[in-house]
Amino acid sequence: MPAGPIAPPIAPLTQMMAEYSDPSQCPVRNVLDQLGDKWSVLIITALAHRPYRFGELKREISDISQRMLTQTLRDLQADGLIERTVFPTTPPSVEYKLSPMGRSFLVPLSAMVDWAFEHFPAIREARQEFAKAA
Amino acid sequence: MPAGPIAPPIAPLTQMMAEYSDPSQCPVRNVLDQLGDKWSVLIITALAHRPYRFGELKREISDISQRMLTQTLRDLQADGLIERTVFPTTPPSVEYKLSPMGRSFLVPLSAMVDWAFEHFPAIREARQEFAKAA
DNA sequence: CAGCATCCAGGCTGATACTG
DNA sequence: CAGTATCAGCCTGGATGCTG
Repeated sequence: MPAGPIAPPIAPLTQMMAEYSDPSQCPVRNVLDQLGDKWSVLIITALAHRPYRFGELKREISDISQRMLTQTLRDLQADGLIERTVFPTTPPSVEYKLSPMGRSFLVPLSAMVDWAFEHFPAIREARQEFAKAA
Repeated sequence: MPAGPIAPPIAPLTQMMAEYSDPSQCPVRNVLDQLGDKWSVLIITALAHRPYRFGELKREISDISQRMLTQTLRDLQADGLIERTVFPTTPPSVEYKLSPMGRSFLVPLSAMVDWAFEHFPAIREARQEFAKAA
């Protein structure tokens, strides 16, 4: 069985495969479900720069609805990726920032982002080619 | 502006942010939309080992429906991540395998998988903590 | 064996209106 | 300012039955 160019990555992938049977128990499923949603990555990306208040985020990610912003922030907080701090001023102010774990997530995320930028032209070409063939 | 522990990743993330306005034009959106779906990663993972035939994949990923398998395979093929080869035997046989680009994708994917495995315990804890607080 | 067409339920998502 | 609540549309995704 020739190893091919990328032997190392396969080990964890195999492990994932073994554990996927119950999606709720699969670490990768759990992470990708979060990533896959429409807004998590954008929020994490914004928070990679600096802490934001709710309204600031709303403006930064202009086309997110208030509901989705609230919901996604809560989910990210529940997973421990971001920290929420309430300042009991009047009017109240709430700050969101990446937790240490959230910051550590930027590493694999940026690897994905790099790959996406590098290969997106090829993907676009492939899609056009595929559409033409059909 | 202190750089913090992970300065490098932020650059591409910023770039992503700048281009996200039109989701269909955002490389990251495009890639993550594919990743985010329920089956792509599992299929890519399976194909990381060796080429598979349709029925083999169906059995390997036992709880995928035929429809979703067909559809996901087609999407991945359209993006140029996998290659489809038809052997005109009777009965027909179709083989799926990762393209070179598909194999290159294993690198960032495995980074995500590694991160997921490493931090999943902490995420589970955070969720329980969060649920308790609420 | 591999794949398509149809039907259908459920969840995601946004718009809107209201609260502390 | 920072949310919550309710409602309605859409689209994903599964089950079933049929074709080459």
